[in-house]
Amino acid sequence: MTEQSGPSTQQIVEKVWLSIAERRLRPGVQLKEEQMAAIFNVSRARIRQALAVLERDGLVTIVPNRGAFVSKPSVEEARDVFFVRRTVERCVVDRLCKSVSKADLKRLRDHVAKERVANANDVTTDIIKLSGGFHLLLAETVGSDFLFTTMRDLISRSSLITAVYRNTNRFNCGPDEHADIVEAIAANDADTATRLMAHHLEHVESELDLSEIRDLSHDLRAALA
Amino acid sequence: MTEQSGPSTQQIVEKVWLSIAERRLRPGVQLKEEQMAAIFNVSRARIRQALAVLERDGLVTIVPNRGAFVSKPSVEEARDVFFVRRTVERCVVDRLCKSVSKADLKRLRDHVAKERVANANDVTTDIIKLSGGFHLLLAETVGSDFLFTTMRDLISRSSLITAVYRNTNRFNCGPDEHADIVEAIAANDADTATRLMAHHLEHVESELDLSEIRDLSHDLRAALA
DNA sequence: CAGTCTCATATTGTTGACAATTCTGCAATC
DNA sequence: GATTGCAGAATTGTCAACAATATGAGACTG
Repeated sequence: MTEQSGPSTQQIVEKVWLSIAERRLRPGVQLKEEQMAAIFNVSRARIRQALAVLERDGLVTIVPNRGAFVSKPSVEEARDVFFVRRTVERCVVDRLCKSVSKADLKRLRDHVAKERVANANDVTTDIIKLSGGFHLLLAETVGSDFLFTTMRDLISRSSLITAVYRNTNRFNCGPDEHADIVEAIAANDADTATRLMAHHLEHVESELDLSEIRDLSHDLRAALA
Repeated sequence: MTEQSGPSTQQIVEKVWLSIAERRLRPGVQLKEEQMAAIFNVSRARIRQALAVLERDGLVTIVPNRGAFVSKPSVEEARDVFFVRRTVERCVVDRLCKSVSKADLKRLRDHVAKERVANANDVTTDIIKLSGGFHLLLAETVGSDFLFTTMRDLISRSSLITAVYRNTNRFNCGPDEHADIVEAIAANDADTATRLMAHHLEHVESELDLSEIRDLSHDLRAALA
């Protein structure tokens, strides 16, 4: 009842992140500090911190003296993120094949199982969280802090990109492809695992509409501004 | 004379970064907000922002209710950073070989020339800035925002690691190896370029004392604390 | 003498108010 | 009628004071 000190910075970040990933917050929308402070029932300072984190994650763009806006990733940026993901995640999977413990495998399989449940019950929120979480869990399992942080950034940006450019109705990252990757890792088959990962990422990217056409109106406005 | 609003956040970040890279600020030292506010003649709020950025770059560690301290990267973290660098920078160089313009090459060669000057005149500050800057320039030339940001983080951490674990008196990243890499890129020889880059990074890492022994005292103190 | 508890001090975290900047609507002018 | 200039409103940026928390010294006790 007496929520003395509202949600933490991290909680605010996650709520905003989810709102963006669920397309409830559209790119270009301004996130006014006072307004958000009222919504979350916290001071503006904490909102500012949350916005700074969201900017670091690439989800919002902060313009000095103007405010924070939900980012509009360009097609180029979208391709860029997926290019880096192909490189990094291939490296992640390769390293995992060489040093994966039974406990690690159990965690991975449990995660995929959760994904299956979420997909079966069609719980959008869970599907979004878990499909990104799988790739994050892979990076975490490697044990490299830096790789984990990098993947965190990539996944955040991917979520935004997916929200903006998703073409099909289905959500990306079906659990089946994830399961196959896990089993390839379990078999220490680096070759198959990296191939499956590359294929999986191509599949996800192919479900996006990254034709340059969509950007024309945007570019027009940018050119005239 | 009337410095109305002191240095910007970014300027403060750079000064602290350089102080750490030059070993004038040792790992473990606490960066007290009020003290820094007095030094830079700005308010604590701006110092807090700068510290947040430095934490994101991995140079300082913020402990809630305790304060900000210059990070002490562990041997494991150091190896981790160089592992990721090997992967990422190989990718950078490979991509550059496929799409490098004459203007790009000129920028790269100019940069190497500056490095030579700094080395010849033994200007430590410039040597540190430029040697990291070369790798950053490579990433920037690729044209991938994400890759650039990632390299920025990696270089920041590498600077700290070098400051902590450097064994030799010489500074790393001699301009000669950089020049060789540039020429391989100019020749569009991806094979040689990636090989040279890998060799260069191994060389830099080999000049560090990453034997596990050094950590014993550290662990001891940590254990007793 | 060792250990523990308490209190003073120093440092961070937060809040609210104020200053600077930008946007918007309206009116005056060409 | 369109454009420019201006004033008011709204929003962000900054600051200084206050509250919460951790540290360390010193006294007290077993």
